[in-house]
Amino acid sequence: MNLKQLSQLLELSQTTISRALNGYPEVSEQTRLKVVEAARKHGYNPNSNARKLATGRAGSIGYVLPVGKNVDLDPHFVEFLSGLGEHALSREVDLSLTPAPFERETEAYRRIATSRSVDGVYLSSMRNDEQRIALVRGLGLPFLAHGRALAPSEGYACVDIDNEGAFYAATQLLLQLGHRRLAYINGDIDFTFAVHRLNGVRRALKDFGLPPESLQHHSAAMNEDNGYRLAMTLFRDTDASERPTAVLSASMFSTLGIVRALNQLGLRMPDDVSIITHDDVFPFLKPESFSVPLTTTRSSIRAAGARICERLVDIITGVETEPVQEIWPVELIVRGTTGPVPAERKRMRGRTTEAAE
Amino acid sequence: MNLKQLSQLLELSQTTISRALNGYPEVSEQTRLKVVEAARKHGYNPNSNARKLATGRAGSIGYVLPVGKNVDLDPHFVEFLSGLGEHALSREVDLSLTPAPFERETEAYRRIATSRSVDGVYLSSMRNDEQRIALVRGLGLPFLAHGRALAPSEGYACVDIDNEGAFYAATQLLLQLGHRRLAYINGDIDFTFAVHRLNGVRRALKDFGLPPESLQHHSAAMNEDNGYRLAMTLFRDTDASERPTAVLSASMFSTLGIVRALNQLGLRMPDDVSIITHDDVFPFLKPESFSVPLTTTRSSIRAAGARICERLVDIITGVETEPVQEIWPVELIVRGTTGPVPAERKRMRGRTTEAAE
DNA sequence: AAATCAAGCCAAAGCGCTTTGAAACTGACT
DNA sequence: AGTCAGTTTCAAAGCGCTTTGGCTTGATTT
Repeated sequence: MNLKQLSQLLELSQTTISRALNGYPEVSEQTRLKVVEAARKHGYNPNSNARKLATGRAGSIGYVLPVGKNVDLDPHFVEFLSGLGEHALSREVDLSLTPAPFERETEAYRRIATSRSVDGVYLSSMRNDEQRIALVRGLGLPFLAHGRALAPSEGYACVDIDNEGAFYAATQLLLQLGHRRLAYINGDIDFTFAVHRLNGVRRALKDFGLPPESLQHHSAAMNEDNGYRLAMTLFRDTDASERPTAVLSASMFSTLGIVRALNQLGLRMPDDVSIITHDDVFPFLKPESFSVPLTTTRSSIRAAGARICERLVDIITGVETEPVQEIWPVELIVRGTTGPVPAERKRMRGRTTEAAE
Repeated sequence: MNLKQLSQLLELSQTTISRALNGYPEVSEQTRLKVVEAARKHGYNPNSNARKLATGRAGSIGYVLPVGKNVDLDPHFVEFLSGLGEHALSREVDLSLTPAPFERETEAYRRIATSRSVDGVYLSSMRNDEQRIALVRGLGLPFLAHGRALAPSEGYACVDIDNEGAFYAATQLLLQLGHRRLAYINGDIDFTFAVHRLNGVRRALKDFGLPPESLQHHSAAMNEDNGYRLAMTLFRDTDASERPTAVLSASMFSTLGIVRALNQLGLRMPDDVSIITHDDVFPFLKPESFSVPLTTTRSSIRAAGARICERLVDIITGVETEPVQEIWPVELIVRGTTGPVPAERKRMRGRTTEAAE
C-alpha cells in the first residue's frame, strides 16, 4: 500500500493525505481523522526512502564503526550506544553504522557525507592527532564529538567529562592519605582522554610539591590482561623500595586484572595497596561487587550517549547553533580500596579495617 | 555534485554515467574510464536515498535494538556486532539500528518492513515464546535468526551453536571426574539458549543414570552480581552435605562473580570445586586470565556475527533460497578449573596440582 | 450585492537516481 | 549499395514521497 493507492481509496489527493498524516494545518480535523484511521487500518507507512529523497532528511544519525582484526569494539561503546538508542527512540531517529577499517575511515566519512545517507554523525574515541573534525566540517556534515581533541581545542560542539579534574581529585585523595609513590595504569595514550587524565595526575603531584618521578605511568589498552600484566610489573618485578603504594586505574577492566595480580601476590587492598579506578558505570560490572568495594571516579557513559543523541538532533535541526563544549563534572566516590599509606597503617589499623569491611 | 551536473560536464547522458559507474557492459571501456575518473575528481557519489528509491534496495540490514531502563545491551551484543561489521564492510552494507522498547517491538518491525528502510533483519536473543519469526515472515521481511526458537523448530534460516551438545559434553566431563552433585548457574531461562543448555546438562545426567536431584539449577541474567549471589547461596547457605562439587556456568561474567564468592569463602578451584564456563570469546576477558585458567566450552560470538551478515546478504540477494539451520559445534577446552571430585582428591593430588598449574 | 478572506483541497513539479526501449552509429557480410 | 548484427549512446518513464502555487468553496466584511 502506497500513497497513491491510499489516495484513490479515500478519493482524496496525495497532497491531502500527506498533509493529514504529517500534521499540517491545511487539512480539516475531520478528514485528518478519516485519513489517519484508514492508514492505520490498511497498514500504510510512507516509504522511508521516498520520503528521505523528497525531504532531503535522512532521519538517522551515523557512526563510522571501526572494524578490523585488531580493533575491538569494546564494552564502553555498547554502553554508550545503549544510551544513544534510548534517546534516539524518543526523537524517532535511527542509527546507521558504517563499518570501516581504520585506514579507510576518511573515505567512509566522505561517502556518508556526499551520499546524504545520514543527517549528522558523532565522533568518538578522539585521538591526539585527530583529523576527523576538520574532515567532517569540510564535508559540511553536522557533527558532535564525544570527547575533545587536543587541537583544535575549541570551536566545535562536544560532550566530554572532566577527565583531568577527576584524576586530579583522585590523586589528591591519595596524596592526602600519605601516599608518595603512585602508579597510573592508563588507557592507550594515543587517545586524548588518556592525556587529559595523565595531566590531572601530574598537576596534582606538582601542586603537592612532588617530583615527576613519584609517578610510574603505564599506558595500554584497557583490558584485564594488561591490567594484570602491568600490575605484575609494578609489584613483582620492581624493588620493594620503589613499589608504588597506590595505583590509579583508567578502567574497571584493567582493575579486574590488577586485583587478580594483587590477590596472586598476596597484597591486600587497601592495607598494602590503595586503588582508585575510573568507573564508566557498567550494569554488568559494578565497583561495589569487587572483593573490596572499589573507590572510583564515576561518570555514566550511557548518560553521555543519551545526551549526545539529544544534542546531535538539536544541531541537525538547527535548534543548537553555537558550538558549545559541554564538560561534565566527575564524582569521586570513596569506598574500600583507599586507605592510609602502609607506613602509617599501624597506628590507624582500626579505621582502615573498618573502611575496608 | 549530482548525476545531472556530472552528465552535463561530460556531455554524456545520465544513463551512460549511471551505467559506467555501476559496471554495466553496455558502455565502452574508454568512456567508463573517463567517467570514473571524472567522478572521482569531482567527488561525486550517488545520493543514497535516490538510489534506494530507484532500486528498491536499501543496502542495509536492520536490527531492532531493545532499549529501556531495564534492558542492558550487553557485551555479547557488541562482540557480535563487531563480527557483523567486519563482514558488512566487505559486502558494502550498513547496519541500521532501530531502537524500540520491548513492548513496542512489534510495531518497530512493522514499520521497518512497510517503510522498506532495510533489506532484511536479523533476530537475536530468541525467546521461548518467540513471536518475531511469524511476525517478520508475515511482513515479507527477509530475516535470519541468531539462535533457534522452541517453536517452530524449523522452517526458517538460522545460525546457532550446539548449546545442548556443549553442555552435555561439559557435564559428561564432570561426571567422569567423579562429580555427583552439580550446580548449573544458567542465564535467563526465558531465552532458548538457556533451555537448550539445561537440556544438555539434564540429558547427560540421565544418560549417566543420575536422578534429576543431582543438579541444582539457578537461572538469572548473566552478570557478575548474580554469579556471586548464586554461588554464595550454593556454598555458604547450603548444608555441607548438599553442596555441589562442581559448577557449570553460562557465561564468563557470571563466573567472575562465582570466583569472587569462592575466593571469599576460601574454596579453591579445582581442589574444592570444579568449574566449567561457556566462553563466547571476549577479547577483553579471557579464560586463561583467571587466577586459575578456566575450563570452558568455547564458541566465538564474533564469528557468528560475521557469518550471519554473510548469510543474510545471501538471503536478501536470493543466493540462498532454502532456509537452512546452521548449527555450529562447540569446543570443550580443559584448563585448570576441572579436577576429580574432592573425595578422590587425595590419591590423585599429584595430577590435580599439575593440571591446575 | 460585491468584495474580501480563510479554509480546505488539488494538480503538478520536483527530489536524484535506475532502467526500459529505441536510436544512432559502427563495421562486416551479402 | 543494402542489410544485418553488434555496439554505444540517449530520452524518458518511473520509484513514492513532499511541497509549491493555485483553485474552490462558503463565510465574512464592506
